[in-house]
Amino acid sequence: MDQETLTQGERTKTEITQVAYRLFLEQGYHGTSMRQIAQKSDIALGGIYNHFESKEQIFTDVIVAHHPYFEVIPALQAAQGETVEEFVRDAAGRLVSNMDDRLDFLKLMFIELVEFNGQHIPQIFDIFFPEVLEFARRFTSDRSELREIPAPILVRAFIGMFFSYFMTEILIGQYMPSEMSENTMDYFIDIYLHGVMVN
Amino acid sequence: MDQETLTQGERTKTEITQVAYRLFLEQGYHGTSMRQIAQKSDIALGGIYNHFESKEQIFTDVIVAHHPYFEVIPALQAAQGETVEEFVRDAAGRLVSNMDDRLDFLKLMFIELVEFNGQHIPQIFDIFFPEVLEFARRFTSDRSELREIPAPILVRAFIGMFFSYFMTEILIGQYMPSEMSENTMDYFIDIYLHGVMVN
DNA sequence: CCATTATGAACGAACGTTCGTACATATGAT
DNA sequence: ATCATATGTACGAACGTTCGTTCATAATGG
Repeated sequence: MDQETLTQGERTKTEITQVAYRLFLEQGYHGTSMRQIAQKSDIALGGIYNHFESKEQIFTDVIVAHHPYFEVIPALQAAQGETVEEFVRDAAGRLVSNMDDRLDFLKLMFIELVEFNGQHIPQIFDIFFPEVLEFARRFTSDRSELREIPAPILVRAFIGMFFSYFMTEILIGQYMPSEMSENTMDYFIDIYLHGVMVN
Repeated sequence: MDQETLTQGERTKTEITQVAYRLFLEQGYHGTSMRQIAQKSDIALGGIYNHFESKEQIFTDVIVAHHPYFEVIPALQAAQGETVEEFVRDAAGRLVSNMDDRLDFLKLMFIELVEFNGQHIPQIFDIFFPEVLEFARRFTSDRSELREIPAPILVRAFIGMFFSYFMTEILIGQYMPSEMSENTMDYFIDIYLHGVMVN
């Protein structure tokens, strides 16, 4: 996988994938043309087809193999902590770091849902689901600290914090005073752990 | 506004808007062609331009004037309850009813973000934001029951429950046993109010 | 030297939009 | 009431452009 050992073709393919990835994020799938991909990759239009069968296969490559769902997995795996509270805070901290990647992560999912109606989701979740289940198992292994809430709900609500955080960040982030966002995630975690009400 | 009093043109325009709305939801904006809209509206291709200046204006009409952000507003306005807990549960109950509409609501926002990079968002939020602020004011007016959490965070986290609920519903709903989703929202609200931890 | 990779012209299909035209309906004058 | 006129609405062929893809051919490199 060293830079030196790659063939010309492999380097070109990587370049195309990365260029396409950025263009898809900016314009969506149908909004991006093969000519744009070719131009930004410094390759002739026809040359792309030496490396990919079709435009859709580029997207599949981007969304399934290349990016960034799976960057989340190491963060889930690395999470640790003595108590549930420590564990949750640690996991959350790892997940919000490199926020840019996470926003892209979310946007890629939106593109998939909007333009392909979730048809790649099974392929992705085959890899993703076991990791989430393992995370859930570790998360909820010491039940004594947790209230009587089904484990899937706990995990969904945990994941939901990030959806809500990033989503509101995308939607209303530009309208909010910037210092507002500083420790929003800390508050979210706190609400998740202890709720909004006194006692 | 009576059915009888509408001109032919008004009826046609409404038909086009509704057809376009459904097609955009299914295929996204760039994935939907004017010919598809024409065909499903039982109108000639050129006839559309008697009612709309362009394809993009149809989308603007759909997303700004026609649908379904604003269906949420009455639910926010109607929310009531003596205690914070009652208020939250009542508001949540009103927001999750007619779930199909809400899923569409969310998907339209995704389409906007993916294919227009949020350029209609200001237009929408000019109407939407004051309603949310008013909701936040009523929500947090009795502070004694609430912990020391900034009001915007409280509202963001509240909204976030629905993002997370619908998002996980869209993404993994098909993989989960259906009885699973029954009272998920109740659990979410409970976590929001009291947290996941004992005590 | 032969497989790999790159080129860009070319293809047919599909795109959003415009156009000339025709029919229906409403308006206004007689 | 009748008829001339204006407006509203529908039609579908056609326009110019862009789309994804293919192909013959050339350059490159291991």
